[in-house]
Amino acid sequence: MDTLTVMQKVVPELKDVLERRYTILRAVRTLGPVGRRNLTHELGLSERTVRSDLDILRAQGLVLASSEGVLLSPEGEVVLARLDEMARKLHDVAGLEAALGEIFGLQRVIVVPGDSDSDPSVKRDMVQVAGEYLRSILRDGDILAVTGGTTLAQVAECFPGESFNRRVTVVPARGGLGEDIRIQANTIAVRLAEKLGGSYRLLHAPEDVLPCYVEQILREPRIRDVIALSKRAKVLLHGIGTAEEMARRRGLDDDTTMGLIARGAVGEAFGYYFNAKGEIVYSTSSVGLRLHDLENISKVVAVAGGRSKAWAILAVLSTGRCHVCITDEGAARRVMRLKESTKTEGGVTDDHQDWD
Amino acid sequence: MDTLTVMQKVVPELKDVLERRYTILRAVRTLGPVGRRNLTHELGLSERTVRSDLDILRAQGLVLASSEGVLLSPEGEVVLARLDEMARKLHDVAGLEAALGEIFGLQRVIVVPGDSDSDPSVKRDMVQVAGEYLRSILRDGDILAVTGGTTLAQVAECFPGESFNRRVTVVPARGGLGEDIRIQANTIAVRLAEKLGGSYRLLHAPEDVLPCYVEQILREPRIRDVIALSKRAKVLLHGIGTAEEMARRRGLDDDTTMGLIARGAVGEAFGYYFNAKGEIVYSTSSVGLRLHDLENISKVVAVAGGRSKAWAILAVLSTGRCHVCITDEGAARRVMRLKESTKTEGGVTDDHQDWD
DNA sequence: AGCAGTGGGACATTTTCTGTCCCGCTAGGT
DNA sequence: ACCTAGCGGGACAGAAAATGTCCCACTGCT
Repeated sequence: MDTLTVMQKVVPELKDVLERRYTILRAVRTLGPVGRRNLTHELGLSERTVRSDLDILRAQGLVLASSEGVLLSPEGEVVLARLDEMARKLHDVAGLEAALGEIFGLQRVIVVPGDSDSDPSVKRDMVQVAGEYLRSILRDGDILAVTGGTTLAQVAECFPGESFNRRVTVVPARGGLGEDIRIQANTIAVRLAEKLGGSYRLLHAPEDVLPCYVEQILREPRIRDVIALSKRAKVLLHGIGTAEEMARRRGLDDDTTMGLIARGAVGEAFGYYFNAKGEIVYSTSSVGLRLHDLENISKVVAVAGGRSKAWAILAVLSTGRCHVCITDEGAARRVMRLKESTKTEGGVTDDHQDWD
Repeated sequence: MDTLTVMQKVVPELKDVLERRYTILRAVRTLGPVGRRNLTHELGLSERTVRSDLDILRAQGLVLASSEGVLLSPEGEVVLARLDEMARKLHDVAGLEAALGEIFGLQRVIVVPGDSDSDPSVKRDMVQVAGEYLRSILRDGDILAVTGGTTLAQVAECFPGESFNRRVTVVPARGGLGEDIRIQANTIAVRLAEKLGGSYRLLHAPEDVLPCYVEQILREPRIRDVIALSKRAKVLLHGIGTAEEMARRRGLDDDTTMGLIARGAVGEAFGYYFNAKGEIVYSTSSVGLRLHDLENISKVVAVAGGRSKAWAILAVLSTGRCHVCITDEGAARRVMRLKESTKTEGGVTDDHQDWD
């Protein structure tokens, strides 16, 4: 019986407090020097609670308070790292990582404890470890291709560390999509390039262009160049979306959407819709990286979390095109269960409800 | 950094609660099925506190409540055993045991975490492990000799387990001493024999008889027999007293007491007063086991705890007559410090105050 | 039958926690 | 040089939890 288990048995009240402070510490780590109210708003806790906890953490020397906000002390970082370890052990994410890697033939899997769907702070963790992973693999002169999406946007936003300063070129792998500027591949490329201290290129083209115009657009030199660049990328960082959500975001009409669903589309990545087996069900006549271009990219990194995305992740990983997957525990566990089920009976009944 | 240390950093409030519940659990273990008020009185905590904690522990399935009181559940025993381990690790008592064993050439040392002086529950723990140790070494037909004292009385009182049922003979090693019937060697022998399921003999003689009568008393067949029996004991279980306390308990007059102190007497065991080097300073002209009789006893077991007894324990262990020592952390640590000091400078200045 | 000791209920009181202000300060932008 | 958004910290009333102290019905034992 584990030390932590024993504690929880003897002092069950501990759990709440420990988890709350762990969340606060993680938020402080990610959000750098941050104010009390900002944290409050970010974590959805009450101001007073956050304050009391911060007072205690400060008294314990884990966080430092300055005029620009609180931030982790060196000791706090050590303690937090140990808490991370403990959480990983408690949830056995290492086992999950190994299992997922085995099933989908991945080079590397990183699973963050928790579930982005029920706890927003988990998503911050996930995108931050994605950032750290990027830091660890990018070298001078590398080209990094990125797609759009809320997750990718957050990766760019929360990219950790100050001066990376490797001469990396960031290029969008896809054209523009939807109205929200914050989650465009272009915007993300810019933000990431800033954080990385590298340069970027923009893809001045919409993603969903009518087929007859595609060829014409591809003749544009500035567009052609950027696409050519993205095909030579060393790393592709892409998100994964559920088929429904992406269809909605692309503004597909109801008929097309129904058709997608009917053909079993559950996941989307870089313009392609896949069914649970990883087969292409539909692809946008799109401007940008094509699926077969991935063969020349040495690291295709998927980032997505939240148990609601499990089907989508299952679909995309099943393509066998990804090398690395960064996700969270909630998604990973459900992906595992789905994989088990589809293996034996080819389908799962009613797995769309949200368990706890 | 240890899991427990991390916890204490992040949730410092934990310590109080954890220690309190640990104490309660230990008390429940020792005092068997015990009522709430009884516990309250025993632990010096308020009734409501004990009650709230018990409610939680019961909800956690660690204790069971019946009409005769609360007692540990099987799971509770497991958890408590792990807590014991944790406490031992936290206080590094294993290191203390090894060090003490090395210094005084002991076969076996058992140190219980805590300090009997500041926490009465520690003494209960100590006497209980003493009981367990006894259980583990006594065999059919063995003779067990015991001395008097509050600690020994408690060993008898808290002797763990139901039916031991080994045919052990318990004999008092010393005659009567003082007025308090509960701490007489005779009484203790009876209680222990009951708990062990063995038989006992009584020594109907006072300990502090005038020298001229000693010989006469020793001619009494029933006394002579019992003493002869104690000399053939396999195990001698004895307490250790401070010189002052024992002098007072024996009702020695002020002159004698001052003389004892002047000659450096700090510790007492089975009627002998020792200085810090373990040399005999004074011995009562007593009826019972003599020091040289110990040579024929294969296990001489000393039981004493509380930092206030450190000098006394140091003295008695320094005689080299003991094989086993069962004590608590508070005493053990101070004994170590005293030993260090006396080794280098031959004395320690003002070590009688009680540090925390 | 009496009794000592048990757990559980109840309640007023105290202490702690919590939500919500305001305030003075500092840094960064204008 | 000023302005302002955001910072930590102080303050305080109301809510909630912990605490001390009863009483009560029950049970096992003498």
